[in-house]
Amino acid sequence: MNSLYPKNGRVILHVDMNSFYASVEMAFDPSLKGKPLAIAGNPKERKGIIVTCSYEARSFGVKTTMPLWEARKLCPDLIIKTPNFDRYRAASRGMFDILRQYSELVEPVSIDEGYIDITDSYEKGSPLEIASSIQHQIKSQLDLPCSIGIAPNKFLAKTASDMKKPMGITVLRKRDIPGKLWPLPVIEMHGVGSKTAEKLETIGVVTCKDLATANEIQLKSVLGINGLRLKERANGIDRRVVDPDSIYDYKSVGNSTTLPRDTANQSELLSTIEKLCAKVSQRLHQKDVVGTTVQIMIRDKYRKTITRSRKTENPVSTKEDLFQHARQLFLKHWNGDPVRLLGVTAQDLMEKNEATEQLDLFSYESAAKEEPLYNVLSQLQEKFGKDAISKGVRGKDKKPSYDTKQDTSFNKDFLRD
DNA sequence: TCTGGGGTCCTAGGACCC
DNA sequence: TCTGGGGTCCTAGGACCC
Repeated sequence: MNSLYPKNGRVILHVDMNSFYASVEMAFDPSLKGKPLAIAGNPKERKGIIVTCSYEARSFGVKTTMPLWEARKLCPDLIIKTPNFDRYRAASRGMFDILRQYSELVEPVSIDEGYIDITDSYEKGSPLEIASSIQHQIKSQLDLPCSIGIAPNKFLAKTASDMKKPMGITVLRKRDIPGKLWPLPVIEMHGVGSKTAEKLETIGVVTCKDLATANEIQLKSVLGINGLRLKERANGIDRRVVDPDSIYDYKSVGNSTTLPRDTANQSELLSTIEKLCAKVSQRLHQKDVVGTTVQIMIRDKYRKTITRSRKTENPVSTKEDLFQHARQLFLKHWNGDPVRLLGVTAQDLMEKNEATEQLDLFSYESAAKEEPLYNVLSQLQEKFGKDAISKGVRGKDKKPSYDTKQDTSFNKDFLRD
């Protein structure tokens, strides 16, 4: 046993790609390096906000979600590129492939960050050596910078990776908490946004130390159960495990779009909803899942947003089925005002074959209509167990049905071709 | 002509059942 | 004759993150 590894403790890395989209563009076109670069949507379609920007752009005050015109005012020489998601996905796969060379326990969190549990990877080196090796490999093979946090749990690893950017490696042990975590303003904590920070301030909590030592009755009264969890985190406690399968556990699949201009033209709105349903349907098929709840989202010019959803009798996944529900929801709940944004989401997902079994089950039920209820129920329970009737129970050993088979040959040369 | 689009998790009220 | 309590499901909205 290597003494660097605490008994019963874990060693978790959090790898965070630095200004990912901008860095991928720079790897693809090195002449962009060293220049203020921003990735942003098309302002003509009212989508002109900064998605990511390079460190050079940040030094002018350019920030994520800033409207393009404002960014240009701050930095007249800003170079703007529209997002190229295929390129970013390819880079992301390359990055995660490198991570998997160090441990099987890799959990992607988003396109540009993930956790690795390297507790059992000691033959590959010390945690610092592994982190440094990962960082060098991502830089040399993909030409992309990243920051890495090393810690005994996810929260501290995530916090650590944030501390040195770009190309930082930061260790955050339990004993470092009072010195490194507690001085930070509480809003810097992962999980604390502006609303939560405001509420915390009303009970005198401003720094992470305040949170770590806060009165639990007060915490619970302003934030509920979440307050207690945040206090634990501020004390460096986090029991979440690194779960490589979590990305296959889809909870919902949705698409939304901001319209080129606000409109109250019903047929135009319905045709947009139909297109959104087509996108959602395609993605559901790719993932081999179906939904049993359809939700629509309507936003007006004041950005006031409503969502309306409905549980469906049967699982849905085709464009036609999705549209039938989305259309009815829209016609029932739209107040006739001009609309800025529309969205369609499928929720309560389950795997397709599982849904088929449940369909069989429904036909059982109707065939048995004349029989006493207990008879039907006992048939169902015998076949599927008590919980299978109302809920889809996801198999644990599900296999990825996509993505992993795709091209993983991302490297500098691949990017340039 | 200010503020995208993809998600997750949590809360809270009402319906309904026992 | 006037009102308990526990539990689950459904729906809507809010907070947060990248």
